[in-house]
Amino acid sequence: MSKDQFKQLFADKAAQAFKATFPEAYAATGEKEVFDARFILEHLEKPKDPSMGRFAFPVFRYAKLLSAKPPDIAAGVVEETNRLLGDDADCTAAAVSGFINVSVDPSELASLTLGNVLSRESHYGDSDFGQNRKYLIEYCSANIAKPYGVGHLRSTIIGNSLRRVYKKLGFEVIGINYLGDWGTQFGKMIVAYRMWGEKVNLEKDAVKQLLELYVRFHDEAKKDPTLDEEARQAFKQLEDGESEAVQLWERLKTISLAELDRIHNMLGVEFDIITGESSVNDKMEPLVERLQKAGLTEISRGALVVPLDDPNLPPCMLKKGDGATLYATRDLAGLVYRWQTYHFYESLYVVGTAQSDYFKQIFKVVSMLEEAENVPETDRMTGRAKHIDFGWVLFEGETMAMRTGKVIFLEDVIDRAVALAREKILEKNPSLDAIDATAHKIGVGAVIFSQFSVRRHKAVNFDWDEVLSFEGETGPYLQYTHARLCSLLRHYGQDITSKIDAALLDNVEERRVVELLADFPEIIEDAARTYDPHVIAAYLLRLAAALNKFYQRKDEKGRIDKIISDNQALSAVRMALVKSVQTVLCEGLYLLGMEAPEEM
RNA sequence: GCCCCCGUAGCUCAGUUGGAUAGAGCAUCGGUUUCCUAAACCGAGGGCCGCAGGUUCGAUUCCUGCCGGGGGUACCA
Repeated sequence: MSKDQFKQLFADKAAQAFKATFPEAYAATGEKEVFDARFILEHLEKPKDPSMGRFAFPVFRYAKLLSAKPPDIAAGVVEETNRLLGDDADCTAAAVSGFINVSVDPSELASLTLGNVLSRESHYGDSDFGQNRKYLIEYCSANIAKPYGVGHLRSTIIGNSLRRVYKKLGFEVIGINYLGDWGTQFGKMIVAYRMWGEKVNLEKDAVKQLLELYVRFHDEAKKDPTLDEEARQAFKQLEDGESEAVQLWERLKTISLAELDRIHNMLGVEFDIITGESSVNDKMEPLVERLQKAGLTEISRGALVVPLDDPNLPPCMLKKGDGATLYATRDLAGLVYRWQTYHFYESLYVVGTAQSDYFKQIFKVVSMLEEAENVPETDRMTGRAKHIDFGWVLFEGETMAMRTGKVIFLEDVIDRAVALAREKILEKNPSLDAIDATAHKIGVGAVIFSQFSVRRHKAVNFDWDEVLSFEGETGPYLQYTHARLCSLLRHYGQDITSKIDAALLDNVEERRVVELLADFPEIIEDAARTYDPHVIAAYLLRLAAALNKFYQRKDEKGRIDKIISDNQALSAVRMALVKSVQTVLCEGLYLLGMEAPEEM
């Protein structure tokens, strides 16, 4: 997938060099593929220290095959590779113990990279890999009639970012908010509303009041278990279409949708489709019949289930003893429907790790169904639907649960972050024009970025101090760096051109920034491959740190080496670098779902 | 009991499909601003990479076991 021309060039030459340097061993070996350019290209790695080279290839694995010591192999291959590359090549190899380190001519890399970024602008890093392929991404998936807790933030933020990442790689992406608007929980809400709902004022803070009803229901149900039974009956009434229950449901749904919309506008989160579990109501029965016809179902303890041929998974339940459907029934119906409708390349479910067994069940049922029906290989969706799981958000070491009312509302988090950002602006830059709008971008940015500071799988402890921190490895740090560059560009006032003398970028700070800029396209592919925007977040921190280092570098006399100086040619090339970093920071922040203010 | 995730500096975490001296931020201490935005930069201290085996030329990374934390384990979602 990598299009790095230097890597490709080196891999080709090194492959030839191996064969030329060790002809007998190559002829004798049964493992010819490890001498192919393709193999070498795939096994290139990044040296620990950038000063050792742009990329490296370890040759230890050849020691046994060639009956030679790694340093000798490296030295021999390096000599031949450099000969093949020729004197005026832009990259040169060097043998360091068992490694072949390859350096790329810095000014060549600089003029190529800056030329690329300046000409493609926000499209730098775009790819056509995804052409004619579709991605479905389901995220947020909040439950109707419950407030937006920080627990849903992770799914929403990760999904929103992945949507942008896959679009950048050329896929057609459909972001779906598949709301929890069906199920026994609605039975609970209906019962609670019938009993205590007359006091609820739905005009104001409706969702928080609904939460109180929900919590109260759970409290009372502990004392009086018949309430749970009543809730199940109420849900059955809803599924049977009884008008009183349906009306109540519609009302709760309208309130909740407006609330969700409001929060997502605050966050800048986008969806292509907003739907819900209730939308698959008419698709469940055909699916159940299909599974029955395939001979996969059985009645167990009064319920309709699909036994799975995996000893570690319980059967997948399709219908409860009372005939009502479950989450799995709806998800399966939805998945099959989506496959038929979109023939997606992949379909991602951005849902917490707590449901990983559940998704294994769902995907298992699908593969068993396709197997039983002998679906042609090319028409199978098995392996294309994936659970993108993430660690749970804990608060003070405990899980947050709506049921117990132990919840932090997302809106409160955003409000506090924005207020703090506003304070900070008043303190640092009170003459700023759009203080409120900027404070919003920064506060929201801090909240969003906090979700990317940790790898997906790790459970995160919600920490007010951490989310409200604007220093160090934070969203506002990236935004600040971006704003600083914008300020420089305004100050410079001249056109940025790629007609520059890249050789003037001759100090390590500048070269490091160039190298990082050149890495951006690969970083996006990494994020896509691992389904984790954290990769981009970590990269942007490296880029911003390198930039700030360059920005504040000192000359031999200990004075700040200014970017804009009397030296016109030097200023021009440095400003081309500045413009390139600003472009990549802006685009990177966009991919994370954040805004990049020009002043702050 | 069984299954999944996690265990790295005082704290929060990085560490690319195994690779060259294990890195950041926060916190602590000490520096940098006649100001191209100090929300920044520089420096210092701080590590049996949970424990024990195994595979390998090489293991923080892969495998097995154990310990510790979290989650899941059919009529919730």
